[in-house]
Amino acid sequence: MKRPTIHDVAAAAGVSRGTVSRLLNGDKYVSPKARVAIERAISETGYVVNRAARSLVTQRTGSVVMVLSEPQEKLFEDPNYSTTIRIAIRMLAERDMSLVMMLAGDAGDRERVVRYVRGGHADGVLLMSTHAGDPFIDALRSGPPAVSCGAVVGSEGVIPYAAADERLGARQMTEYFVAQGRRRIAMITGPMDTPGGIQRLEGFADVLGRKASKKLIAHGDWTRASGERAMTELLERAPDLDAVFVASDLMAAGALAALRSAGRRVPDDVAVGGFDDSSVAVSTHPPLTTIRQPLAEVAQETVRLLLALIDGEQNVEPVILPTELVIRASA
Amino acid sequence: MKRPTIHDVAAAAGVSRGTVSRLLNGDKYVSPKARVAIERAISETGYVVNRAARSLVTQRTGSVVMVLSEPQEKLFEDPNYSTTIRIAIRMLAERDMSLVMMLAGDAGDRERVVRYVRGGHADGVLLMSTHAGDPFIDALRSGPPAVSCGAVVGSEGVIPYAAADERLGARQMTEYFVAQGRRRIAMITGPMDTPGGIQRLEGFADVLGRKASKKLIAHGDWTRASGERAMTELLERAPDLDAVFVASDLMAAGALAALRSAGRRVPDDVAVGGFDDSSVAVSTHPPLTTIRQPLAEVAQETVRLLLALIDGEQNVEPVILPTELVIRASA
DNA sequence: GGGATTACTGTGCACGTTCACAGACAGGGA
DNA sequence: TCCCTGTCTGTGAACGTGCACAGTAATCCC
Repeated sequence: MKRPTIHDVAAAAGVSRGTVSRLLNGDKYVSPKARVAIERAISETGYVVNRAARSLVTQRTGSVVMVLSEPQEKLFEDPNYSTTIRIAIRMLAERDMSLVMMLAGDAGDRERVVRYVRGGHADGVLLMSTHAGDPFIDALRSGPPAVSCGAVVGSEGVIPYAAADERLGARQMTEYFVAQGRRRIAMITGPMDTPGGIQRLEGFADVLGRKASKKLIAHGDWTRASGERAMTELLERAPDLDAVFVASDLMAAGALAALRSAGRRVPDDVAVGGFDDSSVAVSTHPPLTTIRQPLAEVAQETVRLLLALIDGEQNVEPVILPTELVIRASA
Repeated sequence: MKRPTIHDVAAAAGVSRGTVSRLLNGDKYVSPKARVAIERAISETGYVVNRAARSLVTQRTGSVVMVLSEPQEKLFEDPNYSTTIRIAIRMLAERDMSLVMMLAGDAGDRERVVRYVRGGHADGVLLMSTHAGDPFIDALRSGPPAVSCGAVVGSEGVIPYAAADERLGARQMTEYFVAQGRRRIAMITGPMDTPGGIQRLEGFADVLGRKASKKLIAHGDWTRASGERAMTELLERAPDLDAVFVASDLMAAGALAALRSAGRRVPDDVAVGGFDDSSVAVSTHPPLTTIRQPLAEVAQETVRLLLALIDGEQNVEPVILPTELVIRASA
């Protein structure tokens, strides 16, 4: 049984294609009589528009493509992705648009994304955790609007984005340590080619100034193992530290393990602060004091930005949203 | 600047549309001379096929829609979703197909999914963690092929699926407890309208037989809090229990907290086993002995199933993959 | 040498929409 | 009465592709 077309609906309603099309697309010039007849015909025939045919003529696809950069550190990104995906789907659905997913892990993937976008298969591009200096960002500029969820290091000016105020979050945690009277505060950062890596360190330095010596800073790669390693390193370099701000909860879990092995009590001997307020934060022992990012709002604003651009808005500003200190037992 | 069409390519290569189309679609009857000319023309013009036009005539969309049921217990599903999404994207990309995401949280969402699928906007449907007796499963049957990642309770016969052998996993853990000489083994299950809820209990009962008394079984809803609650309940009902099999790592983390409050040592007084081998399993204290599910393989097989159906295969069998016991400190 | 086969190519049509245009009808003002 | 304006409707063309078909040229077999 063939799917009903707009012709079938028109015939059933006793009007022409044009009138049905006008109703479907919200044109005001449709008589009340025609309107009810068409609406009945649509529900009777079970008609649903053929998007392919529509986009052939409108040059629009009714879809947005979300591009996932896929680095090794999968674990870290997960909750972030999931929330964002859900919110994007929901917001797009309200406009009857759909979300297509693509990966940009290797060069082949990126090539495919560029072809897809250049080929006009999406009305907009939503970048997720794209890396610094990714060459394919340039390739995207000639196509439909693109935005990023989280800043794209090095391309903040060219790709609009919404993000949490990572720097503020780092300041909140560091100030909390200071207010508690901690004297030797160390930090474990993320990779320094990601916004989270860079800005959380900046916030830390904002508060501590000269006291943020190189000796008290170690780098991780967002993994649990790297957090453990970095903590061990810090304990060697500065055995007298009494607090450590770790740039992610997962790494903080690793740091906790290292501290336990070294026989330090948390928070008595060493206060530990995480970042993200992810699910690990509550399952560690002790539970982590951490920084909550407004993930849902960031996702929302990102999509809103993209939709505005698709609607033809010209100058959109990046959106930066505040973080929040969540106090638990570790500090 | 207009995007080049197949006409432009044909003109540039000095052949007709038909020949270009044949090359694009892998038809063998294209002369070597034409082939190179066309390939050059394609890369010179930067041509990429217009999917809308293609699907208008082929009646195929080149896309698969993944439908996410969105219950409250988001946290539990996340890692699962992320892996599956990635694998699906990757496998579909190999065939130049794309993945569209939809939500099926409330009735409105489901209505939208049905419309989308019925409207012929996808060549296949990939169901994720669909609930028992979901009415919209029937609505999907008249459309393109549908498969599920994980069994759909009550529809195992109608919706093909790939899944981990949950029952086996539960047996593995329970047998391990028995082998260790545990005598009073309790269980905290998941919701009894999910495959994980039902089958993990079945496996438990397989091993214990009559010894799996009602008194030793409590129910959770996959959340951490529910695990804690259920554990407290069990301790009241059966203070002498010496092991507990918890149907998810997250709930097990909750159970661990309850045991600690009650002053029981793990694993000395009570052995605790989880399920999933998720990221929480390694961040609890002590780390969880748990059951690893072959998530990636399940995802792969699910997609493979769907692609086979899309290719016209008729009788596909469900695929069930073995789980594995991962021994850590909690048992 | 003629017919059959094989390898390859070009052309018209259909897919289901939207959009621009033209036209019909009614009501109001001069 | 006539024209104008506003509301509503139908129609033809176009979007870019794949496919069936017809056609050509070369090769092969008897």
